[in-house]
Amino acid sequence: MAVSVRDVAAAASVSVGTVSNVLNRPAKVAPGTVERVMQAIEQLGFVRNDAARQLRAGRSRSIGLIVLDVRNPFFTDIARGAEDRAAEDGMTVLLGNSDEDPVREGSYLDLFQEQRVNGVLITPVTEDIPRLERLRAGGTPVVLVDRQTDDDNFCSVAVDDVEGGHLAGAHLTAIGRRRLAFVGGPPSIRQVSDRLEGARRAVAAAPGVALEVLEMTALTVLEGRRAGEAIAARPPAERPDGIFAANDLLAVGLLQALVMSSDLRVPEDIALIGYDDIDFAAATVVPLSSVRQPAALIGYTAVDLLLRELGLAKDGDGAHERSVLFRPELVVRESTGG
Amino acid sequence: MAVSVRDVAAAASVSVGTVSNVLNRPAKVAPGTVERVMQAIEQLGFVRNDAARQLRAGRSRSIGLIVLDVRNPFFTDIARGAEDRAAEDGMTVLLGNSDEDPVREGSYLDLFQEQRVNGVLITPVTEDIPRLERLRAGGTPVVLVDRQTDDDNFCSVAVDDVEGGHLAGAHLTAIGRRRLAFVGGPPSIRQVSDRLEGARRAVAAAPGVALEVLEMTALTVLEGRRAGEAIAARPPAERPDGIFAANDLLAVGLLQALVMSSDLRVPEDIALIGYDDIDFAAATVVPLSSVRQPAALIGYTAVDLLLRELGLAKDGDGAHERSVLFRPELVVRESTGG
DNA sequence: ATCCGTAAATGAATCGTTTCAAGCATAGGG
DNA sequence: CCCTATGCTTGAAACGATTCATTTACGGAT
Repeated sequence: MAVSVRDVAAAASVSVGTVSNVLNRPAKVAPGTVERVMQAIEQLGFVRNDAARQLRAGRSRSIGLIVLDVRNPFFTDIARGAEDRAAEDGMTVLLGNSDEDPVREGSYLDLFQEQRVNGVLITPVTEDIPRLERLRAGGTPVVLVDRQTDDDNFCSVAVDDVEGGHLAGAHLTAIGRRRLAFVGGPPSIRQVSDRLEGARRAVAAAPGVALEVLEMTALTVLEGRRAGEAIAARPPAERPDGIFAANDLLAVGLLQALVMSSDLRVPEDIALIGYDDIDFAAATVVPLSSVRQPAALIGYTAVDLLLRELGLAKDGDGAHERSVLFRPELVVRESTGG
Repeated sequence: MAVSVRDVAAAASVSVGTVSNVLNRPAKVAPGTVERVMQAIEQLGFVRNDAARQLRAGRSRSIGLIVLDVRNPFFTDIARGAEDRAAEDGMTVLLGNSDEDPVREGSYLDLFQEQRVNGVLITPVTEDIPRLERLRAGGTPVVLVDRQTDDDNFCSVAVDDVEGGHLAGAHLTAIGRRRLAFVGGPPSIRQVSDRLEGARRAVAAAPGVALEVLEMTALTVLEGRRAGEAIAARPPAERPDGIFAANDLLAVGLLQALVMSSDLRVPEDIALIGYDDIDFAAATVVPLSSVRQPAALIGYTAVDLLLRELGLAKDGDGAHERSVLFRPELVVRESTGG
């Protein structure tokens, strides 16, 4: 387990420099020699030591990605897109899961820094930009994912969450709902507050519509179910007739709880709309209306921006966008009347 | 961006050895010195270079995990469990996604080898054990995940898939279904063939029951939908009355397609059962019966086995199990009559 | 016969951390 | 006053791949 270029060199009767050349610039080496070296590599079962490579190079060949929740298909889709783009340039994506916890987020940032990643893609838990600012100042580019920013120092790839929130809110009022509820997560998460802001604007534009806010501790199925149970337990008159969930996971949980309750029908009594349009949204008890975001494309674009920032992109030509903003799209299914 | 221990040493007026000791064995260094060094580190913004560390150590501090599909919640749950256990010993999990493609699987294995991971957890795409054998021979322990093996050389953590298949098959016959269909993926995937085998045994034990096999190209929602459309397109008499899907993703796709078809009801006309019992199974159009596997526990246990194999576990005491086999559990919901 | 250019191969230096044998005080025991 | 034990600190060597300034070899031009 300790076969080094040195051993390969000895076995092929060449110098270590030549072995390295065979590995990295085979064209610069005489065909016969390449052959001999390859044979030695094969025979000895030599495997490059990436640590040594990185040490010499000063940088790794990977990109760090920190998401809020790996269990949310929306984020795994982003990760897939990111991986695809990274692979095009022979890079690897290191996936970190902050679980909406600033401490975990911090330790992934530390880890990535120690690994000397080429850059960090992150959906931050909080507004703790200073930490990221330091990273960037230290020479590691940062791309904010699924999060807009006014800060010119950061690249970002996002979807307009205010517009998305507005789409959802306007849709609920358009189908005649008057007592709306927004079921969200911690407002420290920007996506949550932006979507709420959008919904507020839609409500403000529709006379006689009220908006109540239910603040949950996390954007998960479990929390959604809790919210749903709380709502189902209310006397009918106090229940909302339209619910906008901050993401599909919450919506799925809400749906489970609401459907369980015998005196409640979706969408007749309560219309429900989620956010992200994950694959499963189309397959729920009552197919779920949602606001679609191009997840894989977001990941793909984020890595693309990063590589351009590094000047490494295949077709890198210097100038490039610093921020990309996609637009969300309303997807209507039966949970809001189909 | 080039602050090294050397710079820190200079700033704190100590030797590099002392800086290293402060970092790794602070107890061996005089308190005053620790203080001074820490200050220098803080001031210079020093961050350890992991590549150099690894090079010296000969090994990394990570574990490779290769799963069949990151988009399947079952596997992200496994990953979560694995991460949790790894974190307990200060290790990191590198997540690779083979997408059921032997080529991708191979390149992740290469990557992990170059990174000198401490071990590899893998749910192999094929029966290409030789490749893994070589890895193991090279000193990298391998733990097969969600896959049994007779091979004494490998540790493994699995759930009895034959028993699981039998549970599903027996359940369908028990509720009176006679024309069963098994919707699976490529039979090269062991889980698929084992579950089918279990179903076959259940069918063999029930007189007058037929079992048809639909072989899809992948275990995804999309393929499930394709299968469902094909079945819905048949004349009613030729349709199965009970379907066992090799995993929940397929089942979700099947459900979408079947429900779409107006002359078909689930479970009345066709009962459907999936496998894995992912979170979403309880929230589908018709809540999905499934065979539950303890995903997070599988991941947790796999890393635990690996660490013991390495003799690194916190409470490592030498002897340990080489294989762990969990038992699957039948979860009945409305898609098979509730 | 001499010189030049090109192609191929060489091997010492380098990256940043950890380790470890050796050095240096200082304190305590005899 | 010497000797040893103890506690801290030192600095060179090592890990393995890559780089680059040199060297070597050889065919062709003069």
